[in-house]
Amino acid sequence: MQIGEAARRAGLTVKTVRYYANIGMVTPRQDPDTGYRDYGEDDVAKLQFVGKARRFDFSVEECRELLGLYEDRNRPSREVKALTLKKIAEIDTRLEELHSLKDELSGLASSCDGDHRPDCSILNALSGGK
Amino acid sequence: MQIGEAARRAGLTVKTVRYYANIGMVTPRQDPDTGYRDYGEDDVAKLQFVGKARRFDFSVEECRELLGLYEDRNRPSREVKALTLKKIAEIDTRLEELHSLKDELSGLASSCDGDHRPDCSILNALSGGK
DNA sequence: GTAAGCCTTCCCCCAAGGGGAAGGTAAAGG
DNA sequence: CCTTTACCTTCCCCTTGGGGGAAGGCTTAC
Repeated sequence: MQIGEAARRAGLTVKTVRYYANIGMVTPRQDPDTGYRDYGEDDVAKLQFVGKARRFDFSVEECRELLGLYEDRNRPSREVKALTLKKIAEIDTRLEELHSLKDELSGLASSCDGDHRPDCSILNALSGGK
Repeated sequence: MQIGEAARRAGLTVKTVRYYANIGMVTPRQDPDTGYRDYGEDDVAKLQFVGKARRFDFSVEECRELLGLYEDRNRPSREVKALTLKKIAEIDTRLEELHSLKDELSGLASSCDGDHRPDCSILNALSGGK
């Protein structure tokens, strides 16, 4: 099938699918006549797989790795689990950062009157030392 | 003072400070003899301000806006507070996304044996429909 | 004399594609 | 047969926020 339908069926944009072909992640056959990319069912499955992994915040490189494991019918599930746990740890780190960021900003916001007057404790804090 | 010392005192890299000069955010005087950028105390204060706002996850454009408000001794604190609340809302959105992402990934990880065998519920889930 | 330590501009690089131009191809309609 | 429409192709620039490094210029110190 052509790239448009493959993209539609994978829930991705044509640009994205073409990008994945360019970086060698999901490489369809090429029609020698038209030069058009020709996607098979297996390609669509891979595109869906990658799309889903991307939505889980795996980077493109991690997706490539997962795809390799996915295609290797003999890999130990240990490797996949390790990748997943690493991703969870990353998310935890980012969650903590965002939480403390939010706490600080909330503190600033609540100390600011937010009226027509120019005095603003938020700006004071931002311009304060450290 | 020269850019190196200004950067040191603001806790930024020289590259970053030069970048802020290029995009017109913190624009020092220029020594006509040497062509060197010449930073004053006020510039360093602005650099510190921006550095701090960046650490609070404000984008460069938002920093520019905050800096404008910071320099306008007559602006209503309302505007600054609005920007801060908007940023808090963005952080909340991202927190929710990351939380649900983590929940899903945790579910997958706990259902995967993570041993030497090839069967892996994580990959099964990623390759599953939708 | 030259090495060290500043500074300058200039250009390419990252992630993960998006936007759009210029041009080829296939099928349907008049 | 011609044209419109809807595909497809490659190519190049744009995004965020700078990082890395080249090539060149200056003082100052040894």
